[in-house]
Amino acid sequence: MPTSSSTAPDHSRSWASFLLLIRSSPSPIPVHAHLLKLGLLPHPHLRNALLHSYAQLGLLHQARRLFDELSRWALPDSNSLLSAYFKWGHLREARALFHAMPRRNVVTWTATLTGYARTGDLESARRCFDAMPHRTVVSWNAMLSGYSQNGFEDEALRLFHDMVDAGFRPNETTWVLVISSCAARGDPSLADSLATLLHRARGIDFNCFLKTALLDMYAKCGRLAAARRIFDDLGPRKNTVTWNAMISAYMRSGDLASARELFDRMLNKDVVSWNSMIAGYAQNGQSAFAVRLFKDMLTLTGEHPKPDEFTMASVFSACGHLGTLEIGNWAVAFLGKNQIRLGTSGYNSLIFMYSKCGSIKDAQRIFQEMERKDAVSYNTLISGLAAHGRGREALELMSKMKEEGINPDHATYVGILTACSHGGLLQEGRRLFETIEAPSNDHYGCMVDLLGRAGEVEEANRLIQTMPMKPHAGVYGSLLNACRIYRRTNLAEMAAYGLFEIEPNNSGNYVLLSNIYAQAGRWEDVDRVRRMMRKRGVMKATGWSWVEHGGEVHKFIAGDRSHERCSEIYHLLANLRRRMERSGYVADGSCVLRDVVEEDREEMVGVHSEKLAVCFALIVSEAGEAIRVMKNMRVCWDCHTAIKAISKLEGREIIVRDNNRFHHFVEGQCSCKDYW
DNA sequence: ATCATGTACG
Repeated sequence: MPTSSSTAPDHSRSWASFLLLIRSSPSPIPVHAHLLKLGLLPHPHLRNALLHSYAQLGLLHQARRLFDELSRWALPDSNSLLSAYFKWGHLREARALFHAMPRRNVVTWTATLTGYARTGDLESARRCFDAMPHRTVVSWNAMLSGYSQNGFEDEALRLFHDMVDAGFRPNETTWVLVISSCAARGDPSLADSLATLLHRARGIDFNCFLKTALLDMYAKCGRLAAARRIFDDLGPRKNTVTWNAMISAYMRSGDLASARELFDRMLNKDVVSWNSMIAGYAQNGQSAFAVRLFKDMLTLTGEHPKPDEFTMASVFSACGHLGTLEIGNWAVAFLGKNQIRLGTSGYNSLIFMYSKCGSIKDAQRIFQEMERKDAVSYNTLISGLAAHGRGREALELMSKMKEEGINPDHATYVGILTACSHGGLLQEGRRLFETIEAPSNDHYGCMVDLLGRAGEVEEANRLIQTMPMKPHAGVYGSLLNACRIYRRTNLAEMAAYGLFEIEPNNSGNYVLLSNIYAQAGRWEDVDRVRRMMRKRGVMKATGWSWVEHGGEVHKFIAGDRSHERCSEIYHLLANLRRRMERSGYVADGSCVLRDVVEEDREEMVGVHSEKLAVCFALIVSEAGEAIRVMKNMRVCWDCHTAIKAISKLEGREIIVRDNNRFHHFVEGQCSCKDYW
């Protein structure tokens, strides 16, 4: 019997100290060896603790060995092994163990229930819950948690009532779960009645968890002021989650400044704090800020906290919106270097990024590589194909989606109708529209766009008349666009006036109508629209184009002379124009209204932002490399013609993304089946 | 037990 060595304590040391040692060790292996040497392994408590450590780490074989040997000396506590089997996804073993167990207590049942709920199998979880011989508050909470975490808020709320009816007193955990279900519902009156119920309950400790859940519920139900009051009342008792909940509340409501203010004041930012900000910027159309903040995260924090899959998903999305493939690829490289594993959402945002950056091939590659695809995966690629004018492939993808048993949803139909519209697939679009059970305003908008682009302007107009709801701006916008294409000036007037009511400050609508008048030579009406804009204080939005090069985004506006390589760009443009004119190109100034103010018209002809961007890209890119230009507005007809000619003259592939579509220019041809 | 991720039309 060892007595003197400090590394080998004697038997007289109480087993409790070994218990502490097991629980505090990062790995159970050395302690295990030690206990074995000392002959202490038969001790049931120590063995159980060891088993638990192995199980927690996912070392299930070791845990199982301990378990099997243990039954020789004592009744095993099989619950921790059971939980571990569930936790690590060994469902078959878990089930077998459950059935083999000679005695099952309430912990056994609750662990099994939780195990099923975690895998999303709520039917099994519920069966288990119903079969339990005894229940505790923890059992009810486990079932509640299963419902609320898997998006079954109604069932959670119903179960809560059942629980109260059965005479169980909700504890703080119960309330937190119910409140978060209510938050997901976003129903303010439900929130109020739940709050009343909570304040009537006796013996509840309004701890930080509970207050934070309440804060989140109020915020998600649109009660931002109430949320902020809880935030302020908590004073120094706020934890990181409280701060994060308030920040994301502001982000959701579009109050970026307030979110930023809290974020800057916050001392212990964790990965969720950063993610909330980055995602918030991306979702509120501030993708450049999202990318900037991601870079700050890497440089300012020394990568503590480390970006995770949530961070990366937002960054990919931001890169997609920005059309910055270089930054996107850098983010992908970062992902690989840091071994960040993406979930389905992360891959979906990659599909989005590649689609939006013009690399539809890469988008398709990611899609194919994914093992678990969901509706969003399909929707994203369908929309990507739609933007690239590949209507047939989009249709095929939707069939595949159905074959895989994934139901098309709202976004699927938006995407597929867009694909038909851009691909000129009138009949298919009509047929698909008929299959939509309850078409939304968005679907009508897409259908009007489809009919309108295909020249069926009357039918589009009639469809609007039959709508069961008040058409939103997109519907009239689509009709107006169709009127521009097919020069239906009178109908355009009607559509535009409908639109001015809904969106009095959207300058694009005025400019569109003004251009339609200009096409018809109705210059007095053009002036009238201009005056209307001035009177209403509507400022014309500027169009710009950008090209990514050398880690920088180079931005151009019409007539821009501020770029450092301006003289080279203009020189090349003049040169190209001469060559283009020799081959029959005639500059078309009629669309110039769209991009510049009247006074500058003469000067601006032919120097639209996209041409400048294309010339810049020609100068800086490698020969044979495809040129990518992004634009925040529609590419005008003159530029479209010019870029076609340039692609032929220079023998270059030029990809232009305007708002939502790609124009792929190769050898004097454009792949887009768009209508002008 | 509470906070953070992805898609869509003019």
